[in-house]
Amino acid sequence: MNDASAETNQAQRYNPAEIEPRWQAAWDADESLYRAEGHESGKPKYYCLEMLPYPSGQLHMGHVRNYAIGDALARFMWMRGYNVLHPMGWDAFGLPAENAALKNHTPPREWTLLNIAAMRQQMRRMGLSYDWSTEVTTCLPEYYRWNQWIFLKMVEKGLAYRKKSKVNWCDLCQTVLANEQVVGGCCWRHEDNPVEQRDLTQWFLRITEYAEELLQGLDKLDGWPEKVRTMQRNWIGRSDGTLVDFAVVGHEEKLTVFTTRVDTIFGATSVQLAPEHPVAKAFAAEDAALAVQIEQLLDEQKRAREAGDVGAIEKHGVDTGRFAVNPFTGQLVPIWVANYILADYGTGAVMSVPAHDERDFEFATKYGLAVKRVIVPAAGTNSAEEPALPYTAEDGAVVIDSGQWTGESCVEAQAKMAAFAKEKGFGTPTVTYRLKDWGVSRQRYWGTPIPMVYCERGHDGVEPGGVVPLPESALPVMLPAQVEITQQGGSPLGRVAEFVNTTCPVCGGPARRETDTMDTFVDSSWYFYRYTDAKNETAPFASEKANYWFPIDQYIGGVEHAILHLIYSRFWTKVMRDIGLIKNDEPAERLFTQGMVVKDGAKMSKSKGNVVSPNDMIERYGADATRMYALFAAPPDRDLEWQEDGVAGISRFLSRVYRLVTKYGATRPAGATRTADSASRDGERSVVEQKLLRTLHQTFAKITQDFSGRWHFNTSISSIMILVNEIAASEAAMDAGEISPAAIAAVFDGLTLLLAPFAPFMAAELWQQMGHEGAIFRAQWPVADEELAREDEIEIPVQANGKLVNVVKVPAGSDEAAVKAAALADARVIARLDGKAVVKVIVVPGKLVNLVVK
RNA sequence: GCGGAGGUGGCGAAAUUGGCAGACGCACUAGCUUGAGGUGCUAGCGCCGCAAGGCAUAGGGGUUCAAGUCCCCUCCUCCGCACCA
Repeated sequence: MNDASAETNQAQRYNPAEIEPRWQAAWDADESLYRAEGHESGKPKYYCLEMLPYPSGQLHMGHVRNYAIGDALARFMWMRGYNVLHPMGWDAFGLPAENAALKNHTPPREWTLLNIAAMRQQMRRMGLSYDWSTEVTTCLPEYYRWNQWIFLKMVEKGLAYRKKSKVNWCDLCQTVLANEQVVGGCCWRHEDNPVEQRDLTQWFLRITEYAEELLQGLDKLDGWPEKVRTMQRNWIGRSDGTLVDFAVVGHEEKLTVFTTRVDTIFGATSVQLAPEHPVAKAFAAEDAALAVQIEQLLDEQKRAREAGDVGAIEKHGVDTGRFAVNPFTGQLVPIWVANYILADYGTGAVMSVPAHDERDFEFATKYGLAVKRVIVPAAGTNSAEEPALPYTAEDGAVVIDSGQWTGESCVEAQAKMAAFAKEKGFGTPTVTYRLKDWGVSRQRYWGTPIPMVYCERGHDGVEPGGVVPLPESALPVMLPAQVEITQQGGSPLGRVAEFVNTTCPVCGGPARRETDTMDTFVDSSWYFYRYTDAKNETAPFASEKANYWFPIDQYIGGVEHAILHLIYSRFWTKVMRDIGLIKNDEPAERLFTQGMVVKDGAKMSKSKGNVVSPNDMIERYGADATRMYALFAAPPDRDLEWQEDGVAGISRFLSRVYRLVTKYGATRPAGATRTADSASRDGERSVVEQKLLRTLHQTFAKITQDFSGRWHFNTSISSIMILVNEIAASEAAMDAGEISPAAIAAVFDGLTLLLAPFAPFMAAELWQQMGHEGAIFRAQWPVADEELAREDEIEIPVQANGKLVNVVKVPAGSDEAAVKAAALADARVIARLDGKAVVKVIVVPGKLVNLVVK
């Protein structure tokens, strides 16, 4: 084919607009190219996953970056001999489809499927190595029926239930939101729109059942960023404390407060209730004036909540005129209602200890309530006897004026007093969590129908209007195609009579379907399991397949899902494990959160007008240059400032590579094997050849290390640039025959292999042009030859008192004495020392020499 | 307030363990080439200075033969959480 004559010295111009579509067509036609094998492959498995996108119809730069990282990794792992699963899918339910329907009168399904087709095409244009045979689209019944199936399992296990409660309502979305979807009091999709609190009956998933396991599991997820783990810990919000019952004078019901500082209870000078606390309501019922005041407090709290600013609320309270009995002291303390006490945390009632809590102190000062000191620094600490109030220390503090516990350390007193309360029957140690159950009902059309009906007549065990789960055989509950999408409130499905009216699966009588749909975060909680068996029609997936692939080896996506998707999918994994579907406790072994792509210092957004379109970039510079820039411009975990000039720079670099490889790449020794290590060691090597091979093998080592360690692809690419610069500088030597054909072949094969994860189109093209058979992505990743990579002479900086004086060359491996001698003998060093005495010589072999001079 | 990540040239950034600060790239300057639509090549490019040399990693202290890197204090930016009792 390519003998080393005709094609040699015919450099070509790089034209990605011609090369890339040609290869794209070839890859599209070869379905086996990126297909994952089964466990029978015998290779080690590697599950490389990027977060699936919402099919908006347009890839943005954040996607490009995310997928460029995942694609480089997947290709690298393939070349290292792994059986790689690298799938892609669509998080295809959600509100934008309904908004589009309103605007253009396109049915959500059509709109979504068209967008998916467009984005799939864009991904192919980018040259991403997805196994499309495992594609998952969450809005299709083949997928969402398994949402319904799992939901029914959860109903069976008591993990899905209905309750009436305060829920977050976004009037722009016209639906309820989960707590996780409320950001700073506003809707996560409408960041300026405060959510309201509404009392509604909704479906909830009992994520709190797993609160402790979700929390504990974080300690073991050491392949996850600390930031994400911290955010999840905060979100779960475990708090260890004590419940203490206070009797209420003239009232039958007891008042239970939650406190983390039961050791300060002798200092409690009042009890504070949330405006919505049942006892507060009971008092209000007996006292109209009080009722008005409490109503006002509630109002203030609501307004602060909706403004997302509960922290800044001005503390107000009202004295109910009633008293409670502190069970530890037997003393009466007044009961107040206050606007800063939240009904949904702890018990909605707190004991107020002004001396040792900042909020209580502020409140007591304002209303002239008693302040009683009950803790002081432990003896032996340096602090003054009586530090200023409020004094909130816990460690190193002791209890005073607290009966039998006086003198105990706060920590010990806490345990003993909680145990005492329990023994006496007026309290108990307890653990509360900030995490609340996950509200999954959405009053929207474009989502998974909840597979439940309400039996109108009722039957044995079910009241009229009661809930009845559908049997598995009734799945999927299909989303009706013809639905009028309007902006008025209420579930659109409620207006589709054919959908709503059905029969009760138990008694056969008339029944109404649930018309809410599921939160789309349900869809994304388990999609990655479906990839392992995407076409299964009888189960969500075969356990055997999931158990082979899971856990995900590397999950890559944006940090914005740290407490949404990433906590839901951990929960879902645990539920599926408990149902017996899978064996793993956690979905992903390692998680990587890439930084944002910004332009002019701000996140790209339409409103700021700083959006750079991937299509534009690909059209101008090609997919290889666009992807490579996304990896080169910054380390992947940091924000990336998009600079088009930088893409042009990468494009120039690729042109240089293309010119060099097409000019010299076909230079091959007759009959030699065309592999990366084809550089034979026969005969003498010229100095330039040695140097070139040294850089080549150092680059192999460097990039291999980057992939297995820090993922600093920016420096990986810069080291390829250094290699290319050196190849370019050796052009004259190659032309003059000073470098053997074997070495030239090794250099260009090696360079092309190194480029394969970053610039796949170019790598494939050059690989073929050099006469190799088969896909480069199945070729073996080059291994550094230590012998060739070794330097034989190294430069040693010589310092005087830590300042650089000169650099001397010594043979690699020189011992301390030799390095010292070379440094002291150097003419420039002698001149710079100018006769001053060298007091001490510090030699770090292989690193430097420092002369301590007086 | 609590927690996390950061602060290095005109810009994006390098500098795994303390050991030549600024690799690689962008922009810029000069020259050559090409030629008129984003070309290629050579050289220069932290700051001050003609130079020798000096000064530089947010600021200030410290440890060390040696500090961007370790310790203490202060300032700034971004992100997350926030009367959570």
